Order: sequence, then C-alpha cells, then structure tokens
Amino acid sequence: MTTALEGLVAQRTTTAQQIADGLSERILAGAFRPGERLRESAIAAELGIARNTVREAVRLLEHGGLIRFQANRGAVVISPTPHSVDELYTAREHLEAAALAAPLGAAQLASVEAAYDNLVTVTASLRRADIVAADLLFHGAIVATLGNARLDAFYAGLTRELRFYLMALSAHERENENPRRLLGEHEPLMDAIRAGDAERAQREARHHIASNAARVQEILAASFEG
Amino acid sequence: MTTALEGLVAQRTTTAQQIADGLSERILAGAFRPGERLRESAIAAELGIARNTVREAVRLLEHGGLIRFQANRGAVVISPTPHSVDELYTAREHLEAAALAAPLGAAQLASVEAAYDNLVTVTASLRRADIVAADLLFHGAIVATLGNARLDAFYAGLTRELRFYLMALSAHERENENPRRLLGEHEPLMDAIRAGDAERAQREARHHIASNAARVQEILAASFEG
DNA sequence: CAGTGCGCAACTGTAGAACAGTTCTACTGT
DNA sequence: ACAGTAGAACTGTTCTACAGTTGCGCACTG
Repeated sequence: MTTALEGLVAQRTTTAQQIADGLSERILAGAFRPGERLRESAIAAELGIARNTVREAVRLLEHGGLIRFQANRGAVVISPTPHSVDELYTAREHLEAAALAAPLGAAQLASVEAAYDNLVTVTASLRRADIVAADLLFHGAIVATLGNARLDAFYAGLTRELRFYLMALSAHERENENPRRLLGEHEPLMDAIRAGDAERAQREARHHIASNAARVQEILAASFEG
Repeated sequence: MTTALEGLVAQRTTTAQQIADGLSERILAGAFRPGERLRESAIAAELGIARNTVREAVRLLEHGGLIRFQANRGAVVISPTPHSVDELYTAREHLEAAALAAPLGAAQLASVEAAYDNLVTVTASLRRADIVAADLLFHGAIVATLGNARLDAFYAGLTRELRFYLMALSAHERENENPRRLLGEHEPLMDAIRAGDAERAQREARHHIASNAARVQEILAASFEG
C-alpha cells in the first residue's frame, strides 16, 4: 500500500472537455447573456480549434444544464422563466427538507456549521457573486449530509443554474441587497439545525426557500418591463 | 384555439439524436453488456453514417447515464458496482420518502393507484423485463406526486440505470423470481399510502427499497463468482 | 519463467474542407 | 401594414487524414 504516489495523475483531459469547462465558466461569469446563441464557427475560429471539437464541447456543456439545444439553431444559453424558476426552487425545497428530516449527526452538523461560518464571513465582503455562491454552498452542505453523491451532483446542477439566473437578474434588482437581511434569513434555520429540531428545521428551510423563490419571481417579472 | 392541428409536429429531430435513442434502447435491451465498449467506427459503418455523427450521438447518450467516457477509450457501457448500486438505492429512498412525507391528495393517489394496478396486471405476465419496468414505473409514480419535472427526470435517470443493472444481473439470478413475493412487498406500502398514513408509508418505502438493495447487492456479489 | 521492451493493429481525438438544408434579415413590391 | 423573396449566416452531416493511445502478442532477457 504505497502512498508515495498519492495525488499523482496524468493530465488526462481532452480538448473538448477543456473548452466545455472554459465556456461554462464564461457563461457563469456573465460573458453570455440568457438566450444568447453559442456560434460554433465563431468559437472555433477564436480559439483556433476545429468546429468539430467545439461542437463536442458544446454537447458536453449541454449536460451541465447551462445551455440547451434547439434544432438548427445550435446551443442557446438558458434563460429563466417563471416556470423554470419555480421548478428549481421546489426541487431544492424537497431535497433540503429530505436532508433535514432527521437531526444531523455530529460530523454532519460540523460541516454545515462550517459552510454557515463561511457564509457569514463572505457576507461581509459585500461582493454579490461571492455571497450568492456562499449562500448556495451552505444549502449544498445541507444536502450533502445525506451522503449521496448522485443527489449532490443533481443538487449542484440546480444551484449552478440558479446561480446563473441570479447573476443575470442582478442587473435588474432595484434595492441594494442588504447583507444583514440575508443572514437574518438563514439564522433561524441554522438555529433549528443546531437545536436538533428536525421538524422546525424543515419548516424553516421550506419557508426560507419559498420566500426566496417569491422574491426571484418578482425580480424576474419586473425585468420584463424596465 | 384550433385543436385541428393537435399533435401535428414536424420531424424535428437530428440524426445524432435518433442514433442516441436507438443505442439507448439497444443497451437497455441487453445488446451491449456492462463494461463493453461502443466502437465509433463500427457503429458508423454499420449504420451508414459518419463517425462524427456517431460521436455526437454517443455524447448525447452519456448524458442519459448508460455509458460513460474514458479518455482514449471512448464510450463504455456502465457496469454495476456495490458502491454505485448503493447510491442508486439510497437516492431513490430519499426521493420516495420525500414524496411520501405528507398524505397524498386525491389526484395523486389515483395516479399511484393506477401504476399499482398496472404492476399487478403485468406481474401476471411473468415476463421479467416487463415486471421490472412496471415496478420501477410504480415507484416513479410516487415521486411524480411531488409534481416536479426536474425531480422526475432525475429519478427517471436513476431507474433507467437500475433497470439496466437488473436486467444485466438477471442472468445470474439463481432462484426463479416469485411474482407473488414481489406483490407481497409492495402491498404494505400501497396500503399505507391509501390509508393516508404518511409516516408508515415512508417506513414501508424505505424498508422495501433497502431490502431490495440488499438483494441486488447479493446477486451482484454472487455474479463475480459463478 | 516472471518480467521488460518492442512493434503492430485498432481506435480515439482532432483537424479541415465541403455541402445541403434552415433560419435570419433586410429588401422588395403591393 | 404585409406577403414574398434573395442572400447571408449557421447548423447538421459527411469525408478524409493523421497524430497519439491503448491492447496484445512476441521475442528477448536475466
């Protein structure tokens, strides 16, 4: 049992995969707007690679959920609709409630607590992108207590999509998001989790998520006017 | 509101997608064994299409979960491991328990009941593939009561994968599966659901799924000897 | 004979060019 | 305002080519 080779791995990643990852980052960073098309030839030319490879990369991306394909129109960046936002949030609600169905064990509590601490810290930074990420990470930590990689991956997909929507919509947000308010929303939930009160934790989680959903729906509706 | 055009849609599907669907079917039908490689050139030649297109089709397939990619080895049909089977079943457990967290409404109950009836009918057919499908469909109906398309899609992915494993392992199964036993396992669950006893339904579901998982693990373990 | 190195065949990963069919856009005539 | 249309811009798909990897058998070696 040699641990001497620990962590040693060959490069082992195809160009298409690298392009896919890169594009994913750009999209999340806002380089592409919702509904925008990803033109293969343009990307291929700009990156100096074959169109075939770009095509493959984009297929990989599709799997990540940030884009979808339309026949003869190629890859299109997803855009939020009332319905899709609703589904995202209710799916989250169910998963998190499932994770909170029973009081957390010590190790689980510790990891959730760590994510919460991180959220508290980051909130002070006032950088919206970071705060959103930390927020979603905290919720991800709750789901992770289920200890199931497939559920984690699924949930991660939901939050990635949601994160994109939130960033895209942030331009339309009127009032300046109050960090104190964000924490105020998470505190009761964290309290209930700490207290080992499963029922209350579930209620808090559901309420927190639902009220967030409502707020996002409002912003979304508003973004079609201004 | 003209209903005269109801159901009329143009072909609107790319060849890659068709190939992907076709391959998916073949895999589920057992035309490819777990661990088998999907060789692009062979498929392309056999179907009279370009290798690029096959490649794209296979990328689409990957998304469906029945195959995964290994660098420089291309597409490989997934194969069950104790760990992957465990994750599949516990993920199912969490989702179904979530769906049964509250008593079902009338409409929801009706659809679950319909799926149960179908299962009862199909069981009489003694055709293993059909029974497995109906079984998983019944459980899918339970999850569907959550009314969330994303959760449904995720759950469908789990069951598709599971269905493939079950069919692949069925060759190794010694005892002849007793249909009566299968129904005997679902009955208490259906009873609890009908009774509107959420807690009991959750317990039954968890127990049913867990005991199934254990049985599959045994078969899996046994399949490495014989 | 276990083990190493070599070579060959079979594939995958990527490139590049080409073309038919579709969508988009701007222009046309009415 | 509006149907029609021509052309540009792309996508979907095919074909050809080639470098890099993997799998495998075979000879070679200590």
